[in-house]
Amino acid sequence: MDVIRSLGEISLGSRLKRVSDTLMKQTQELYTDQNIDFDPYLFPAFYNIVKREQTTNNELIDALKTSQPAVTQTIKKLELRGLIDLTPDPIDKRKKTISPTPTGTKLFQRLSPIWEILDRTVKEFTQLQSDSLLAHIDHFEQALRSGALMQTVKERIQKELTIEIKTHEPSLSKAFYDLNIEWLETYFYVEDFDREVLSKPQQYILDPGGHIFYAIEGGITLGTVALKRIEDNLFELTKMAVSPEARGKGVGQKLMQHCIGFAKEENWKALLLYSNRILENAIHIYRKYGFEEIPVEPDSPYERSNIKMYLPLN
Amino acid sequence: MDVIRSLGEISLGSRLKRVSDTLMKQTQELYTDQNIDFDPYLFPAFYNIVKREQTTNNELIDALKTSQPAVTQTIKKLELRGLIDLTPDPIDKRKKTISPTPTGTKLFQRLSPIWEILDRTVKEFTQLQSDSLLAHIDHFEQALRSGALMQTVKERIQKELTIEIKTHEPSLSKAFYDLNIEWLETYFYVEDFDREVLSKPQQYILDPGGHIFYAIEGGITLGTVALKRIEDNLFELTKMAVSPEARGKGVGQKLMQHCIGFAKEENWKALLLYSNRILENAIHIYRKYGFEEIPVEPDSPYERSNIKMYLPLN
DNA sequence: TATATTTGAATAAGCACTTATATAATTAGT
DNA sequence: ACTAATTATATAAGTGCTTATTCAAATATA
Repeated sequence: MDVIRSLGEISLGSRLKRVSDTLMKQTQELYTDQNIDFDPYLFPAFYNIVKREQTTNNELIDALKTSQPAVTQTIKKLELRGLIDLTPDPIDKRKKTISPTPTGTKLFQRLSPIWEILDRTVKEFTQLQSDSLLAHIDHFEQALRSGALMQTVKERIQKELTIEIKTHEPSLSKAFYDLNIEWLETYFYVEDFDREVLSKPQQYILDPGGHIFYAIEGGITLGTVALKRIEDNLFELTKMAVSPEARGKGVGQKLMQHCIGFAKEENWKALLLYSNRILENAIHIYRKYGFEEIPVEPDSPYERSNIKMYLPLN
Repeated sequence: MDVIRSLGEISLGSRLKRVSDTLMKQTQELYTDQNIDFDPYLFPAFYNIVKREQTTNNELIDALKTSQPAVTQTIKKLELRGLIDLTPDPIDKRKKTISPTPTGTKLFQRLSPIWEILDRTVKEFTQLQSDSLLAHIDHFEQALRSGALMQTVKERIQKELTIEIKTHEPSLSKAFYDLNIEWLETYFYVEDFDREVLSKPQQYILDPGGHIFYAIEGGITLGTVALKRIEDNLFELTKMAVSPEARGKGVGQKLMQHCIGFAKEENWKALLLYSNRILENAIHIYRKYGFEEIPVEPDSPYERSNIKMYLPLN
């Protein structure tokens, strides 16, 4: 009998485990890197629970194809992390209903775009023209060990998911108009003068010494804000608008932070803004950043405003 | 942002681990089935140790691409099973030299043909025309879960590795000749009369009332033996030969067992045989099966023999 | 030459699974 | 209707890995 030569397929079990371990570890590192408190091995269970909105232990056992204790242990960990709720079934007291908590749903939303990138990148890196599973595993392990895969993932997260602040340029005028019109239509109404101002930012904001900033993620403009000159070192924060799809991602806060930082660098005395008390969330955020309510002057320039706020700087 | 649809690649880590676990478990069951005391997860280390004949801890860490404690723990288990020897390095007292024990080498030889089949079958079952790793994994997991893979492995082991004993038929005459000539050339010399007898088994063995048996594995004739009629219920065990490639696999013993069983069923009085004292191993086996030395008659028919043995039956 | 650093191996503790078993609550069988 | 069987979940113990740490021997450095 011939001496065995390669036997690559025999050690497939060990190989698969090794690759799995490496992938899990690198994904864990990715989460840590992104300041997200999550474990890759929780993914299948967590994903199923959030997707189904409400599920049972048995459904999970079936979906994950693992043992019952594995599911019990995993959901226990998810519960400890406050990501899911376990409520006893009122009819059958043995059963438990599993559903995501608001925290869980929020984390899911935060993770989703990262998962999408991870998924897409892994798909790309695991594409290989070969009919041998072992060749595929070799190829994938190489991509993992070299760090090429996770580097690409990180680059893409950086590029696609990092909100960066840009200053005005003509090509962004349309976004400035669209975002603000959408905002006005949602919360108030659009008047002709609004259209006039928003369509001519150069004339109404910039030429008088003001500034416009944009929050951009992966080439998409998610929000905008303007700083209108009142005096040489007193500016009004205005025309803040965030696209509906991007709300809840902290875009407004990013713009606010940028404005305050900018104002401090310019050594301005203070910022002020006009708003309306019905916009509770917005006002809450203004307060969070230090704005304090001051009386609205009788000859307020804005009909829609019923609150004026002031942030002294330096 | 679009809701995530499939995300198959994200759970690749969990999938790979699951497939690995299933494969390991099924391989473990295969070993148990074959009455072999071995663990699949020991394979990579064990294979490397036997192949290199002599290794160090560090070489293994490098080859297996696992952590140092994993290697230490694995070799400890291999040592406990008596498959390897750990001898301290005389020069550098920190080091240990790892080498297979005779038991280990023997087990390796026993496992090799099974590994070859396992390897070949896994290779077959994992062949798929697709450029997606996930599709390959799906396909492989299906083969595992359905049990198709291991069933094929078992069938092949049954077919290829089971030594079966066949009685003479004309198509086997060439094997009878070749095996015996090879044996004579190795241990003695070939005379014209040998060629005459061996090329005409029908005339010299069967027609006088004798029998010829063959040990066949996977279509290959590994050994042969003849029972020559002396009296109606006294037969001589002769012309036993095992092919060089098959030595050490117990082929001779299988043939011997068959002859003794056959003789008992035929209600023969006894078996006898002639041999030569230089064939120590052979004589040891004859004794093991109950043959006892008796005086050689002065007119012995065989020039090459200097020992005669006798096995009374029933 | 005495001390610090490096190296090879072992040990400890933890992790995510596994199987086996226990503990309830529910349903079925006579 | 009452016991037996089934079902849902939890717990215990074991397994093969991991990282962190320990220990001892060998080598480098001053």
